[in-house]
Amino acid sequence: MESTRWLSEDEQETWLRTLAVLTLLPAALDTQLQRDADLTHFGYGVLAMLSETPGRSRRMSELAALVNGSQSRLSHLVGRLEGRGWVRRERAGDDGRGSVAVLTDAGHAHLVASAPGHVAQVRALVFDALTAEQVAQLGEITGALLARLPLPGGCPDRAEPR
Amino acid sequence: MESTRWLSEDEQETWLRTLAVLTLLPAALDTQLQRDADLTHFGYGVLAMLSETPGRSRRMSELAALVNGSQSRLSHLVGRLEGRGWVRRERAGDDGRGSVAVLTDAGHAHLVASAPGHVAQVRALVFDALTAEQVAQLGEITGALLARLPLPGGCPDRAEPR
DNA sequence: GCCGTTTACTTGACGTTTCAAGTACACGCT
DNA sequence: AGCGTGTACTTGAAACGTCAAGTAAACGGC
Repeated sequence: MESTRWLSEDEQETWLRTLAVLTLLPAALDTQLQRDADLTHFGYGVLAMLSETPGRSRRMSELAALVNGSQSRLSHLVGRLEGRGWVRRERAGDDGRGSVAVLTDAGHAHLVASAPGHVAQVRALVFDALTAEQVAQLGEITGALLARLPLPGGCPDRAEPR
Repeated sequence: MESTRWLSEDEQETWLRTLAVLTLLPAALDTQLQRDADLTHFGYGVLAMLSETPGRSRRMSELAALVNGSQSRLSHLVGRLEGRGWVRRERAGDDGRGSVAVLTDAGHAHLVASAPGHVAQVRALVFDALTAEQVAQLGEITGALLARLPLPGGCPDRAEPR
């Protein structure tokens, strides 16, 4: 075993703040959406992804990847959304194993109704807080981070070497 | 009501990536800690905060603020940590209402044992993925975001104007 | 065409977090 | 001192997520 490279004082400071953002930003998004739209930030993402597709429908696995959630999590969530009449499940035509989630008219209406409030919140908490330059930097940084982040489901190839 | 300012295409792109990081980075931290230390990233933070205090103890409310969690969340967690013998609760001497969480020797030992792996993960996923310049930018950006983020518990003064 | 394997998704049990009450102490006014 | 209000924390129930197992259809070799 080799000796640990600890974080420098500056790094620790940066990391602490990053952690705080990682905690508080999703919480703030959830709070607004829960209050105004009876939705989780994750649930909103699912509806939004569906609405942007021709046919307003997606294979479950595709959808899970788009919103960075596990298949199981999505399955449970879609079950709940189905219960509220916002999404409907159909068996996939081309592949009988799979399901397709379809955004219903009611679901679309609900999304349309809640979108302005959510976008306003994202603007207020993120884009209004940063300069144009910082937004560009954030784009670069998140891109670099994503390149290293293991995708859920774990790709068989290029698995992390222990 | 006023018309919504939607996100530009670039903003949307940046936001999507940010959301992905917000989802995947905590998940990756949890995965490593769960596997190697039987701890949540949140639980690790609590132990770490305690270890950095003289007396290795903190008032519950203080601790909750430090790790950006609700009092209830912390109370449940400390209950579990107590069950494993890593933390002990004492009644506060100066104010009989409150509790003080104290890191036990076993808790400290466990933290020391799991720290290297966790730090290595943070390095691998964050600091090694970014240039020194980007790390500095990340510090600025998270600082700017934190300034706008509502702290949990919601401060009575300066509440968010609707 | 059959059979073992893989893929796509669902399900149920369990752990964690949140939300809303509940409890117990402290503070300030009279 | 006594009482109302606020504060610090705990608790229990419900919502949500994860993990492991289960089901069903597709694929691929023979």
